[in-house]
Amino acid sequence: MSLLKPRETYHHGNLAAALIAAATQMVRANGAEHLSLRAVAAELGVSPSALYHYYPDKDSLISGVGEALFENLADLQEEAIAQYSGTSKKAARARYRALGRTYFQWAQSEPNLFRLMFGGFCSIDFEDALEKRQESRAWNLLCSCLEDLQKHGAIDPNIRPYAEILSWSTVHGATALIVEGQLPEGSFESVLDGLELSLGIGKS
Amino acid sequence: MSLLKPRETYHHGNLAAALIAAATQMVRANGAEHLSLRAVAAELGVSPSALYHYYPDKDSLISGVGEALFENLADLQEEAIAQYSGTSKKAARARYRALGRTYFQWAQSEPNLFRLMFGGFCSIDFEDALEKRQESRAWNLLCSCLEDLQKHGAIDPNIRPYAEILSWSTVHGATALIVEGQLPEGSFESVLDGLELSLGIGKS
DNA sequence: CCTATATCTGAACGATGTGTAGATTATCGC
DNA sequence: GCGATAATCTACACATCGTTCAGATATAGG
Repeated sequence: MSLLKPRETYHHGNLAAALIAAATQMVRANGAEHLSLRAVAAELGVSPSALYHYYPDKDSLISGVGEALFENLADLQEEAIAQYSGTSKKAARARYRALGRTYFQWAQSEPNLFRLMFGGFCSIDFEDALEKRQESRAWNLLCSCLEDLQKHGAIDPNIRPYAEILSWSTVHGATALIVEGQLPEGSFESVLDGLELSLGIGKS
Repeated sequence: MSLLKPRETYHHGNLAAALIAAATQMVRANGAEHLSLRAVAAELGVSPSALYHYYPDKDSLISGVGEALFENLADLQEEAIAQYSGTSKKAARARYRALGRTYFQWAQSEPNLFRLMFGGFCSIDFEDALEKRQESRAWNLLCSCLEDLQKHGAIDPNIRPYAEILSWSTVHGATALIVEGQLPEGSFESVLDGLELSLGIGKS
C-alpha cells in the first residue's frame, strides 16, 4: 500500500531541485528538527529511496536547502540596496541600513529557515570560503557598502578597520536573539541606531 | 534482553537530576540533534519509560538541560568578573572584557551545548523574563558592569543608552558566527577591541 | 504488618533514516 | 527503428526512535 501521489511519468525529471524546494517548504512550516525524508518523498509522489540518488543522506539534503537559502538572502539584500542607488552620502547610509534591516526582516518572517541556516543543521564548509577571502555574496555587499561610506568620510577612521566584523556580528547577534525571543522584537531598530552611532556613521 | 546497567536499588533515587546530567553529557559529545532518549536511559541503567515520570517528552528534557546551562554560564561569568574586583576604571574595564570573553570561550569550548541553548532546541519562555525587566542573571551582570564604567565616565554618553543591547548583540553574534565557522576563530578579540572602541570605553 | 503510593519495567505501536535487489524507463550506437 | 546500456525509481527489510500503557516492584504511613 503505497501512499504516493500519482505521477505522469516514471522519471520525475527534476528531482534534485524538487527535493530541495519541497524540503524548504516543509522546514519553513515545521522547523528543520521535524523534517521527515519520507514526508518530502511522499509530497513529491516519490518513494523514499529515490532521494538517495541525489543526496547521500538527510544531512546533505538539509545542507542543500541551507546553501539555497544563503543565495536567497543575498538576492534579497541586493534588491534592497538597489532601491537606494546613488552616489550621495545619504544614499550610502540608506544602503547600509537596508542591508541590516533586510537581514533582520528575512529572519523575522522566516524563523525556521533562519534557524536552519545558523543553527548548526547544515554543514556547509565555510572554511574554504573564508580562505578565499570571504567570497560570500552577503559579505561582499557589506564590504562595498562600507567602502562607499568611507569615501564620503562618513565612518570614524579609528573604527573603520572593525566596521565589517562589528556590523556583521551586531546585526546577526541582534537578529538571532530576537528570533529566539531573548530580546524584544522592537529592539532591532534601536540596535541599528546604536550601531550607526557607535561607528560614527553619518555624523554631520 | 535488556541492556540496562545493573543497579543496586530498584528506585534510582535522583532520576530527574541524573537524567539532565546524563543528557547534558551526551549532547556535549554528539550534539542535541542526535540525542536519544533510549541512550540516556540506558546510560543510567533505567528503562526508557522511566523518563516520562519526570519529563512529559523529549523536548522538555532538552529544555531542562538548556535551563541548567544558562545557569552554568552565568556562574562562569560571575567567577570571571570576581577576578577583577575593585573600584578603579581599569578594573571596571577588565570586568567588561571578561564578561564577553567568558561568553565566547564557553561557547568555543562547548559548541554543542552552546547550540542547544541558542539553536531553538529548548523552548524556554523568555517572554516572562523579558517582561520582568530581564531578570536573567547574565543580563544583570552586563548592566551593572556598564553602570560601573559609566560612573568612571568611561562610556561615550551618546552611546550609553544603546550599550547593553549593542554589547549583548555583538558578543553573541560574533560568538555564534565563529562557532558556526562563518568567521575565523581569531576574530573575537578584534571584535572586543572594536566594540570597546566604538562604545568609547576606556578612552583616555 | 498491611495498605496505598511512588517508582520503574516490558512489551508494543507507528514512524523514521537508510540500505539492497530488482523493476521500469530513457538514451544512444547501429 | 531496434536493442543494449545506463539512469532512475520502487518494494521490501532492518534497526532505531519517541511514546503509551498495563502491570510489576519497592517505599512510606497508619
